[in-house]
Amino acid sequence: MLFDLTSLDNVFLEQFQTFGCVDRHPVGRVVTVGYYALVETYRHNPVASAWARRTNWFPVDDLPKLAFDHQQILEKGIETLKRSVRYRPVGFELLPKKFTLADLQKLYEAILGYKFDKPNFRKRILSMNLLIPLNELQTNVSHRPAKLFKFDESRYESLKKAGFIFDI
Amino acid sequence: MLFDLTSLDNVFLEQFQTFGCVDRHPVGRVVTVGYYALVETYRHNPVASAWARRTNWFPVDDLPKLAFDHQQILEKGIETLKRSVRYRPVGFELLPKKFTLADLQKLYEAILGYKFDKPNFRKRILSMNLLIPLNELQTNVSHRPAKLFKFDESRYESLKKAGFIFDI
DNA sequence: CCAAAAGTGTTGTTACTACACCCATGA
DNA sequence: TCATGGGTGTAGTAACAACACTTTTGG
Repeated sequence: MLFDLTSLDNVFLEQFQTFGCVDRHPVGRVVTVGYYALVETYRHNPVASAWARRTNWFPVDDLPKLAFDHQQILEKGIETLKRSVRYRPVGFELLPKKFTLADLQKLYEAILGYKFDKPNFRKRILSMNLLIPLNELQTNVSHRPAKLFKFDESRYESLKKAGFIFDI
Repeated sequence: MLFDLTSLDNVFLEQFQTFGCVDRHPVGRVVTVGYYALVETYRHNPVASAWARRTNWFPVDDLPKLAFDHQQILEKGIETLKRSVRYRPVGFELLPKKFTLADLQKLYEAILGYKFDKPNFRKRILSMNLLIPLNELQTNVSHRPAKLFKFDESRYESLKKAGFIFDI
């Protein structure tokens, strides 16, 4: 457990694996149930949040040395997230209620570690009809303001019941 | 734990989820780590195997009533298997070393619960170049005998390293 | 010969990639 | 009017589904 999450609510939490190898800890058999959480930094930043001031953040490619098998656990978690994000609309958990398509694209690129072609990414996302366009634009940007969207939760639920599989 | 697997070796075993809800068991908090195993019935049948004589088998759509949340656990396991079988060559674990393409197709249809088009299934599988055709045919069948194949483990490993994702 | 399942080829359609291009805003 | 990123259209190609067809065996 790297962080204490008990003081946060509305956090997306997903179990990925339980680790129970007999020799993974010097004191004997220790069983660890691995979870990852998606925390929106715009909601929980050091300025606004007491919780955030008590946590340490690292980019995944520049971590301090971790104890025991924690590096492996972390890698397994990231691997699971990468799979999840492609086949379930998990990414939206990390965005504000209203977001632009560019926000979404950047998020996917950050998690998966590769770039998407902008026109194709838009078409792909929009063709799923899972985003509701809002009559609202970005403000205070020094370029053409982007349209804001929100995720259509109820449509996703009914599509899923009909056998639809989200796929980016 | 429905079966004792300790007397079996070479069994494909995959963890799918850990269940630890406080109220899932009357005696208090019980944590269960869910695994599913793939057991080849042609190798472990009641006639040949003492282990098989001590186990009970049920079709998944005709199960006796299970205790506590075991029905849910089972469903989660099947769901995980269905996903696994599509994105990793897990299906081969259930086949003999040598098998026909029809065997493979029937296996996928049984696990996933829907039919594939034979010509397209073949093309899909063969285009991955993960099967090694053997110079051997089925015998004693009252129709044209099918060619036998084996799975190319080492090629799969090297493809995987190069970023390839198995997908049926 | 027939039945049954193996195995192949073709065609039409869809989906995807790789671009080039236009649009709206602030400075 | 320029820079910047938002947003659209299209052409070429690859992938796929549907289905007709041929082949090889046992009886």
